[in-house]
Amino acid sequence: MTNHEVATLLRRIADMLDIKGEVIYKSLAYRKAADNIEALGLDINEVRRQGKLREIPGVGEALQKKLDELLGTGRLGYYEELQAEVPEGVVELLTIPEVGPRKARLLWEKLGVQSVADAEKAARAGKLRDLPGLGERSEQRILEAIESLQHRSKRIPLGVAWPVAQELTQALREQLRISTVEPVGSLRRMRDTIGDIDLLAADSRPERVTQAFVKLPQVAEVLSHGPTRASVLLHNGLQVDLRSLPPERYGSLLQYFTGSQAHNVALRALAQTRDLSLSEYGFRRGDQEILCRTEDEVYRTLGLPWIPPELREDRGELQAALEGRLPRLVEQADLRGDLHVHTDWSDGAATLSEMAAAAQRAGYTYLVISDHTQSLGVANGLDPTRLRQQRAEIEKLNRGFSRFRLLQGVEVEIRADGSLDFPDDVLQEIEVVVASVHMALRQNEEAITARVVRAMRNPHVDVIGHPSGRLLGEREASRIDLDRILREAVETGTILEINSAPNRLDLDDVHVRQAVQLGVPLCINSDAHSSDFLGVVEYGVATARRGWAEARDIVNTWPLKRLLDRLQHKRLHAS
DNA sequence: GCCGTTTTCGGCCCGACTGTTTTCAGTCG
Repeated sequence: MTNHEVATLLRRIADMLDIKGEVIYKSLAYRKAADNIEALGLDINEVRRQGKLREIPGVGEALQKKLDELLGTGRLGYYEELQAEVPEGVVELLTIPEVGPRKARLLWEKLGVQSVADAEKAARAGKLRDLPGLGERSEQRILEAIESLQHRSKRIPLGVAWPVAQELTQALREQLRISTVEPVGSLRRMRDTIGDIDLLAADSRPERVTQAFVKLPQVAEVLSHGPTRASVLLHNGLQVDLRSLPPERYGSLLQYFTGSQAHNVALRALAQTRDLSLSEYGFRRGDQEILCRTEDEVYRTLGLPWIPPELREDRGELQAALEGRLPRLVEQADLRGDLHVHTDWSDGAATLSEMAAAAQRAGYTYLVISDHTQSLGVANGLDPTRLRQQRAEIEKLNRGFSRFRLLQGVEVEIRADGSLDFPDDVLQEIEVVVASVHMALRQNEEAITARVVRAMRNPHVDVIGHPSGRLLGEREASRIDLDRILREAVETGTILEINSAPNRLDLDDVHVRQAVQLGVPLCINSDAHSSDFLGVVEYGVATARRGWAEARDIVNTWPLKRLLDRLQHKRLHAS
């Protein structure tokens, strides 16, 4: 079982315990363990083999035993007992907004509801309004929630949510002439996917902002609207929540609503050890209130340096802050070049010189052109003859540049049998070789991992492009064993890519963190197919930052000479 | 069920909003 599968099962147990009405701290413990297992960055099976399950935060004696049974036999007696008590369909009711464990249990016990479909039927028949604690309005809201469930997409890619949030905050800023309105939540933490868009505003008259917000032209439906909170559905189907409050507490609010929840819980626990109570409104010590206008003040009050939002996942950032060893995270301005872009020589839209111009506008000192190779027919991949023609063209352009250089690279296909699309004698003529998998992505774990490992062992292969092959919201990652790929990267000195394309973000943050810890060299590339996207690396930079990467971990922040020396080293060392 | 520079037992984050209540329970984040 994968970490994700184990985490999903633990969360399901937590749901069942909630429905049964167990003390909530029990389910809280299961969820916490699930979060930590998912964010572990290590294969849980491997952790078990080493007898280190107890070292996972949130795993105590009881959970260790259960994990042992689950991973050893593939089954868990405790879970099966729960299943006999709480029908699967009742757990499914929790996916309906408005329905939590109490209502799920009520519907099940009083009306025999055992699925979302049952719930919908009961609501339509007007049977919900007579239940204790419910009325006509609740019945209507539950019905609407079920309907919205049916056409609401799950999580939105960061690259979709970010521009929408920018557009809304910009509109409010202009309309109300206020400066403090900004995205918070997972969006500010730059997670690769976002649940809902959360915005926060500061104004001496908070209701002014919520009123303007619900009247924005992008709003299709107002879900709730109070003086300090409002929630809407946009025409494009996205849900946006806004909170507006007076400026004197903005720092506490910003900190609170940025989350993550796990980070905030840990922060509150820390506050308690300092005799302080922390809420979104500020600190309290007895009757005394301490207000924070800025986020910096919040952290300072606890004796901590300001922690970048990307790190706030309760993955050790508080400990690091306490010990003064927070990383100096990489920034977009650190990048000196891009190792992976396409031109009209394969499936890109722009010419070589247009891409070179865009790179100079982005402030880069070099650009590696890495077009597709011949096997990728749909992308008009290069054969050795056209590759050499392109090289002549690049050399010609380079004679016109003074403080900028184009390099010839290639994105060579790793074929289904694990061989590369060009023989070694062709590859050795190329300055930067990126090797990627685009075909036969459904192979089993062993096959697809072996393919990439074989590529990495080729001395001419410098970079592995988008290692997992995932497309956010469209396609799951391939079954590739990334733990093995990371180890192999250390062995062979191969660079792994953080692909910044908004629908990829591949490697993801968890594996970036692991790579950084292992000392695997990384690069942040746009994979741009047109000049407009060449400078769009903010999501890739964010992913690197979420993985605790510093500039030194990212090879395209290095001077070009140092980078080329490094590539040369692998080629000589291996041969 | 976890965890410990206040504890191996007794805590475990806190408040807005909504609806059905006339003081609160449930959900959500």
